[in-house]
Formats: sequence, structure tokens, C-alpha cells
Amino acid sequence: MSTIMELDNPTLQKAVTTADKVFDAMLHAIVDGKIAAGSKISEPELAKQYEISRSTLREALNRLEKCHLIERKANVGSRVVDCTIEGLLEIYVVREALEGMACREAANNMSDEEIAEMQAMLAQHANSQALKDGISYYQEEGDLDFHYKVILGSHNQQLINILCGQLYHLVRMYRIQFGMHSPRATRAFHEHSNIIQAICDRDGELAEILMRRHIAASRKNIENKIALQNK
Amino acid sequence: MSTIMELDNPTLQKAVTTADKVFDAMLHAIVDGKIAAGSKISEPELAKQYEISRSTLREALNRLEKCHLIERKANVGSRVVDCTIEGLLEIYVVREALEGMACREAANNMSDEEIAEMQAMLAQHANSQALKDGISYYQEEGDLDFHYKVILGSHNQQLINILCGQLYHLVRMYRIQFGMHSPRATRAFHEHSNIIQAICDRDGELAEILMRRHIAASRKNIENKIALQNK
DNA sequence: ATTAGTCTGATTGTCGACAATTAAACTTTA
DNA sequence: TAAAGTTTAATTGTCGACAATCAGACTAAT
Repeated sequence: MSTIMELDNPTLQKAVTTADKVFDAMLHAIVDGKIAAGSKISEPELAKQYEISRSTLREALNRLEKCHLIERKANVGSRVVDCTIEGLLEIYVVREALEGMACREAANNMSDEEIAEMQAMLAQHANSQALKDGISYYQEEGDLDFHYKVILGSHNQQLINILCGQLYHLVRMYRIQFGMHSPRATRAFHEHSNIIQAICDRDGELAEILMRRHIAASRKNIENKIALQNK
Repeated sequence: MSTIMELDNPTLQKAVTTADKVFDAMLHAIVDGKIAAGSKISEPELAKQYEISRSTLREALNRLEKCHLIERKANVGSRVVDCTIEGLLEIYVVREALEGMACREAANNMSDEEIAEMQAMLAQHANSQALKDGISYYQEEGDLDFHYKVILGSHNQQLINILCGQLYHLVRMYRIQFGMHSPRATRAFHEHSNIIQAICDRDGELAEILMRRHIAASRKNIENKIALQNK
């Protein structure tokens, strides 16, 4: 396990203060839909629920706002963001741009060890996929693992913060709440494989193109589903 | 003045609460270097200075952290981010990706009125530039205006939040503290002009390419200066 | 009946004080 | 003298209470 993971990845920083722990708890609760999307947040109620003071809760709320998981209006209160199709498509657009660039930078900046790690991970996914075959849950987790590795491989702290620290919480939220178990498992696997190859060849330009196509394909997949649903 | 500006642009939301006002004050102070980059922030001292309680100050600090202008460590305190060459180049990489995509989306989504507005703005810049010629301050301001308009034109709230709400504060901070009065004034003007043309033609693909080149050119300009300095 | 205005209950914003933790000064020992 | 341990001062995290603001219920007037 490379030391880069723990130092740079904002999602893996251990919670030391109680506000941190409440933040983690609420993060999972929101992502998993246990706190409903779009619902209003009552500070006194939640403070009682977590058995903390309102100040501490507000500290946690501030961090949730940093992740764009809640929205605050002055003198009115906080709401959990609601999951809309438009919002989902907006995120795909941002991901296409940022992860495409991250992939280019990863091809330039990843160490040989990191690349080897990623290849090993892919091989492992190949096995677990052969086991579970149709079932896509592991593939889904594997998909996130893969994208995280590429992002961290960019060695660009700004990219890492925006993607891992903010956007990916929303990505996971949408995946769970929209029940997005992609049927593109084997196709995604081959796309991942090609991307890693490009990174291994240090071909940043190609790596970016492939990653953008990979994400754009997911987006189009969603758009098609929506189009069918509205017919 | 389009109503979209006020509603969507996070930088233009009026400050209603006192924490908002302190946030605005500190934002400017940090961007302008009146609070030194890399310096430690003393909560009791600043609270006294702004004549507010520590709770209110911490609320303001939380928002500064959202903009990546300060960094907090648990039980240790907050520091203003320091301006490094590496950090500056990282930002350019993110901008190239995000603003490139924003430009593509702007070509798809901007209304004809918005495009006309932007063209009018460019004409105005042409005049003020002819007046001031060598002096690049107005061109610098104009450059920011132009980029803001394109970002808002994407009509993608995620893109707008990340770029206008977070990254551009850092951009302005670097510009001021590194004294980046670009000597590329007339070249940048022509690049802006071509980008607007592509947007006007609704050619998203070209618009993205041109914007990416525009930003990459700025980055390379910096890199060259650094290379000269270190010789 | 509808609109305007007032009032009330509840929620958010702000404050000052206390507890927990850290960093530095000081002592002690090899 | 240098290194380790202890103490102390200061800073941060947390708490409960008060003030400011808002949303909805109620009343009154056209």
C-alpha cells in the first residue's frame, strides 16, 4: 500500500474530533439515503439524535456543505441536495473533463510501482468478475477503485481534492439512490484495461481520450435509459 | 444584465449575516496578500480584530476553507495556503480541463442574448485596450470577465460552483501575489475573439480546443519565465 | 372571499465560558 | 552538553444560553 494514498486522499483521513465522526456518520447516512435527499435538516433534532451540541453539529454541516451534499441558506436552514437527472448529467460532464485530465497526468506522473499496483488490481477484478459474472456489485466497487487510483495517480492535489474530496461523494450518492448497477460490466472492464495500457505506455494524450470516452459512454447509457423511460 | 449572473454566480451572493461580511473581508485580505500567504491564523486575535466572537470567526474560516484559501488541522489550527509554483501549475491544469469543457458546454447552451452580451464586452475591451495599450491592468480584469462569462454560459451549476466559487479566488490570489501582469495582452485578446466566434458558431468541439490552448499557452508562458529565472 | 397586516412559535445566528489538546519552556538526568 | 521527561501557557474544540430572523397561523379590513 503506497503511502501516497493515506496522505493525499481526503476520503481516508481519520476522524479525530467528534465533529469529524458526526460528519462521517452523516456522510454515509446521506449517501445511503437514510437521510432522504431533498429533506430539510433540523439542527436541534439532529443534535439531539447524535447527542452533541448544536455548535458541533454545525461544524459537521459545514463539511457536508463543502462536499456539496447539503445546501444552506442564511436564516433559513440546510437541505440535503436532491438527486435530479439534470444534476447527474452535470456531474458526468465535470467528471469527463477532470478525470480525462487526471488520466493524462497519471500517464505522465505515476511511478512504475503505482502502475504495477493498478495492473494487479485489474487482474483481481478480472477474477472476481469471472466468479460473480452477471452480478455487477463487485464490478461497481471495482469501478470506483479504478477511478480513484487514476485520480490519485495524477499527483495533482487540486484534482484529487475536487474529485475525491467533493465530487465522488455525490457520485456514490447517485449510484445508490438511482440504483445504478451498470449492465456494462464486461465492457467497462475492457475499457479500464485499455486505459491502463495507455498509462503504461506513458501516452497521456491517448489515456485522456480513452477516459473521456469511458465516462461519456456511461453518460450516454444513462441518457438512453431516461429517453426510454419517457417514451 | 442577465438574471442568470446574480442567481448562479456564487461570487455575487450578497452577504447577509455577519459571518458573511467577515468572510468577504478576509477573502479580500488573503487574496490581496494583506494576510500573508502561509501565515498561521490566530482565532482569538482575529476575532478581536474584527470585533466578533470566535464562533462567528470560525464560521467565516469554514467558508474560506471551502475556497481552499486556508487549511485546517485538527487541534492545531488554520494556515493561509502558500503560493508555490507547483500549486500554480496544478491550477492551470485543472482550469484547462474544466474551462475547456465549460467552453464546449457554453457553445451548446448559451442563449443568443448571452452571446451578444459577450461580444459587446469584447468590443469594449478592444476600446479600453486601444486606449491604455501597453498597460495590461484593464486587460487583466477583462480576461477574468471573459472567463467568468464563458463559465456561467455553460449553464452547468457544478462547473460554475467549482470554478467561480472555489478555484477563481485562488487564481486571483496568485495573479496578485505573483504580480502576473501578462505581457500577452493583444495575443490573449485575439484568442478570446476566436473562442467567442466558435461559441457563436455553436461549434463546441472547436470552442473547447481553443479554450484549452488559450489556458495552456498561459501556463507555458509561466513555465518559461520560471525556467529563465532558474538559469 | 381575498388580501393585507399582525402575532406567535420555532429555527437559525451569535455570544461567552469551559474542557481537551498541543506546543514550548523548563527541569532533570546521563 | 544533549536528550528525555515534566510542567505550563496558550490554542482549539465543545457546550448551553440568548438575540435575530423567518414561516405560518390568525385577525381584520375591503
